[in-house]
Amino acid sequence: METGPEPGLRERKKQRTREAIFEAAMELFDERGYDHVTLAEVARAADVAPATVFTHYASKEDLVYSMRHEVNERLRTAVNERAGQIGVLAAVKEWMLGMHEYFTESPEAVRRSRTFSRLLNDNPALWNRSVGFIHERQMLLVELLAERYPDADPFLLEAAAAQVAAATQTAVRYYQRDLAQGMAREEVLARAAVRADQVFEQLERGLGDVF
Amino acid sequence: METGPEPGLRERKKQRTREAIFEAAMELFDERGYDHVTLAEVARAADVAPATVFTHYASKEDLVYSMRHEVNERLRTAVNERAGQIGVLAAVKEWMLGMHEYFTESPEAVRRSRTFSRLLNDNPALWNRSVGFIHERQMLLVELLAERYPDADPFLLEAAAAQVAAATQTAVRYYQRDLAQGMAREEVLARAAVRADQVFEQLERGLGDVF
DNA sequence: TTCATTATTAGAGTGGCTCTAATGATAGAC
DNA sequence: GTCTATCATTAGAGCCACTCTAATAATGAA
Repeated sequence: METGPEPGLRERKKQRTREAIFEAAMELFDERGYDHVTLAEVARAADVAPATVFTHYASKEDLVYSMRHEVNERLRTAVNERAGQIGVLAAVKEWMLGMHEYFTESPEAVRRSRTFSRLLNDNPALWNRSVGFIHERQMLLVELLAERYPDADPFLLEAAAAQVAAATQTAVRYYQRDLAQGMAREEVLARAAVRADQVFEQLERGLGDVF
Repeated sequence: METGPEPGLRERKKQRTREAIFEAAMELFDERGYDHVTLAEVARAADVAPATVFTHYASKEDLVYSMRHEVNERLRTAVNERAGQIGVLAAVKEWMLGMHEYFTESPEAVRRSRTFSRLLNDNPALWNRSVGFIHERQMLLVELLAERYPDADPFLLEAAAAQVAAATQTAVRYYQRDLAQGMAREEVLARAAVRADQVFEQLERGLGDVF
């Protein structure tokens, strides 16, 4: 996104360390499962001290979910870029489909995404942690909605954000399940598009018609 | 609810132990804050071995959130009892208001609920854990909706459940904030009723009109 | 070269949680 | 009342995520 003034050697080394830890962790998690890998092992594989892991990642889970920061930033950008053109809901939908593409845009990306998805699908406890992170996205949505609709009732705005976050998360989970099962990229994206249409129509029109 | 055939002495003692642990924990948490109480201290205060705590509660958090099992059971009952009379959404709304009353039905209940609410409001990390438990309620809602609407698309049904769970959780959070601040019971319930109307209308009619 | 900054490190410690093998109280059969 | 099976509870050892503190060493700026 933003290309600051050439990061120095120190910063580049730091980034390399961070990535080395991430790569080592994902490989080990993929091989033996999240629960059967200790942080000490990750550190050893990445050739750093155990304490160093915590200077880059707040926790073991954070290692798995580290990409969520970028994902959320992209949500913010997607909504702001389209301000004045389309509604927030439509922008969120675009962002979601864009992320699905992004996660499969190269063979390398596909590999990583499959690993990530398989990790979550194999480990319910780990998946449950992801629910906790929905809250971060929900708060971001509150912020984005509040900017666009400053006169809305704060409670209803927060409730709306919660619904959008929950619904998109459900769609993402189905997407990840398809991905984890090894479905072809085109198929995965096609299904995701259909579900996106369905779930955003549900969000816009409400549950009253059906339930 | 269900009064089985007189629990024996052993079962009664077990219950007493369980409650002693809970009471001790809540008192210590209230006094010094969740983070500044160790499980060993809880065990000591309850006069049991540390390991015993884990035979009754799966984790330290579970100690705080233990009532959710009963809350969820009441949701199931509320929906099933009104089957054929009102829709699932309306039943969920009734349940929510009923729970608000239940949590303030006696001075003792009010005291406990305030402690609980204050605990969550004072500790963001602890509050965030509650988000993880939404998922349990969501799965229960999926089950309840699926019974009532067996022909619905599973994905849309799950998305709907996610929205309902998220929206009610938001309402509950506002309720707890009021409670934690020491607002009078009548006022708390009145506000909760207004918000319940608002949020369920939003769920039924969708976000399209406003956002 | 000199000095401040800071990423990394070792090492010691805290505390949640698990596991195993006892212990002791209760329940039911006789 | 006695015997036996069940099971809640226990001590104790141990694992591991995570924290803190005080060094170390590499980088960046003067």
